[in-house]
Amino acid sequence: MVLTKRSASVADQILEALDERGYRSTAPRRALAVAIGEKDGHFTAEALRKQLPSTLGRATVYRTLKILVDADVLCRVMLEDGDLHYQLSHQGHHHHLLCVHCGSSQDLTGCDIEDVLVTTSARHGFELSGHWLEVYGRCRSCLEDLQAAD
Amino acid sequence: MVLTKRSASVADQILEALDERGYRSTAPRRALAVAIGEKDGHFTAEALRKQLPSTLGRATVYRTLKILVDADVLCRVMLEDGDLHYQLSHQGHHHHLLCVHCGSSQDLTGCDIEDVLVTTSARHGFELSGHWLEVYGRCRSCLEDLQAAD
DNA sequence: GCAACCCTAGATACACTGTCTCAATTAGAT
DNA sequence: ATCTAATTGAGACAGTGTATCTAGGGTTGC
Repeated sequence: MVLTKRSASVADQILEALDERGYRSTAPRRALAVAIGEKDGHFTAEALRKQLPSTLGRATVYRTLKILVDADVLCRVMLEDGDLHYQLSHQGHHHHLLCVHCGSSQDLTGCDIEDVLVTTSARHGFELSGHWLEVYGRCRSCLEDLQAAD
Repeated sequence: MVLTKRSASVADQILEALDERGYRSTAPRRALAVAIGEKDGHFTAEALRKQLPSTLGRATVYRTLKILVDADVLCRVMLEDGDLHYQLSHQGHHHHLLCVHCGSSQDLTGCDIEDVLVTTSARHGFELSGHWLEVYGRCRSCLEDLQAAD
């Protein structure tokens, strides 16, 4: 799913995506949708859970996250230390530029890595079907802070 | 570490790498080294453990694996289903071509992904410091089997 | 060879992330 | 309003890995 509509809140868009897939609108799911909408950037399942009333079961959080990942509403982000986070997905297939300093993440677009991979894989007699890529480094604003400090 | 010496067994090379790093040669580590040498391709920590006498503690296996990954003797491989495996590392930095059919893995060499990433990241004002890439698809032999079946 | 030191092993508890089961509840259709 | 199937929350369970702690074993210096 691509979240593009400006009129609706993130929460509404999440619920709409669930509805489109035939999932029911329930109180726990509405609460989850709102909580995710309030999140800025990536988050862990537990962080999300702590933000919600404790009456909302752990299984429900994980179940819903899984559904949302399958529905391409959320995507998984693997941090450099191996921590798995979630964040809103803005495109079908994309990669993340993860700042190792401030932890922010931006989508890597306009990249022709796929082509390079197909070509290189073919040289190994390998037919590519998918890949997972995470890129680590420093974002523009952290670089500027670094230079300002000099 | 790069395992290049032809004269020594894999087990010996692992032990040598440990020695170089100041780790002692102990019976459990020797057993681990031999077991890893017998492994063909990637394996999980638990699979390795099952291959060893049960007197060898679980903590020892995980501790030693961690040391070996830090020493670049082993590298981690992320399978498409999220399973984390280990395998001998033949280069400092490389990626894996993982066959989704037979599960085999080969190293992706002679690839200029790094350059593409640096360039593309720079367009986002991002200074790259590292990345993680796993490639999934079908290996040559599985492709041939597929064609032969037609 | 021996002693002293401290690295290492194994046992065990713990932690984290996620899944499974199951009875009770609830949304949505009729 | 009623019915049925989806959903929930609790809790057990699972997989993978780490922390702690005491006993044992390698090394070093003598």
